Amino acid sequence: MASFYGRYDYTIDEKARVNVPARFRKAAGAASEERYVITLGLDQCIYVYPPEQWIGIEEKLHRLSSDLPEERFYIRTIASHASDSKVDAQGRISLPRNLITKLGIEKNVIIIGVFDHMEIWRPETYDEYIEKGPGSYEQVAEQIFREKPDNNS
Amino acid sequence: MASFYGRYDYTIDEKARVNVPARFRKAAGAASEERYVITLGLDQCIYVYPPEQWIGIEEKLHRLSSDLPEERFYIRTIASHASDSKVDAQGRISLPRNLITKLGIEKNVIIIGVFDHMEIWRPETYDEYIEKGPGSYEQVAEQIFREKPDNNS
DNA sequence: ATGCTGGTGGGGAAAAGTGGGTAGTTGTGG
DNA sequence: CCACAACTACCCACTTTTCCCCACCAGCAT
Repeated sequence: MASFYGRYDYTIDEKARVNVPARFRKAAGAASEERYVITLGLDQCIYVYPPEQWIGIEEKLHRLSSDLPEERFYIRTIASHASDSKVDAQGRISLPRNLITKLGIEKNVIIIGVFDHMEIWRPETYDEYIEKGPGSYEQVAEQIFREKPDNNS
Repeated sequence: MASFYGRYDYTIDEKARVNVPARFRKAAGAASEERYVITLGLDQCIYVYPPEQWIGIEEKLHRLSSDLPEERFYIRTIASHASDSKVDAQGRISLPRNLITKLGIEKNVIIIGVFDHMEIWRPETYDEYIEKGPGSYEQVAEQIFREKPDNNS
């Protein structure tokens, strides 16, 4: 499975295109040579999924019933924020304008790999997030690694 | 299968025509090059189905018993508001006047893809719907993106 | 040095979106 | 049965956006 990690600095041009890090392009499956699914992520960033990963999200949504008001709301919310973009010959994808303006992204972005997807951040937002996050790196690490979930299998 | 997602802003002209987003036209089957089925949707919007998907809806309605008043009402509501529209050379469909006036749609509409169908909303109605919904985008996204679907196969 | 890979920029053709004209069809009232 | 209005389908025209292609530069390895 695709596994993204690392942090990269890229620029967005006037046509709202960003380069997909070469590493990611290789790490992702063959299908990702073609297109990626882009959606609004958590904490003010953009999620970019290789198609194989996105299928999982979609299946999850399909299991929800559109007869129930609440689940209908979920489906609409997620579906309406997603879009997909073809990769051009240079390995770039173009981001939807509305996401860019919504997040206040201008010229530079930070792209980070988060295992099954990548994230595109406005640099200032990212710094702020790291700064103000739910605790320092050490605190969070401590909490996460302290007690292991009992996965005795 | 057809898979619609994303949010688009379009305009309706004096003849009550709207463009079907090009993405959707491609995503839908070949039959959808021809016509779409249009009906009144839930929460004050218009549902637009590619013919292949509509068949499923019809079957679902057939299975409902018409002994129960609620189900009878539901069936009648959908059936009476349904119509179909041919796609013109520019990729537009024309919406029934009664739906437009019923929903107070004027010039601008928002079209969202909801996997098996698309929805046409009056922008104000949509904003209100999102506003009043059972959670913010972040809350909903957290639910969906959090844990991976259990692919125990 | 030179060739390769990765990142950035931009021009131009093609497609998408919007508006409007007009002939044919339907439906209604006289 | 005819005249008229309303609606539909089809056609053409124009603007904007997208995307496909080419070009360049920088760094690294050969």
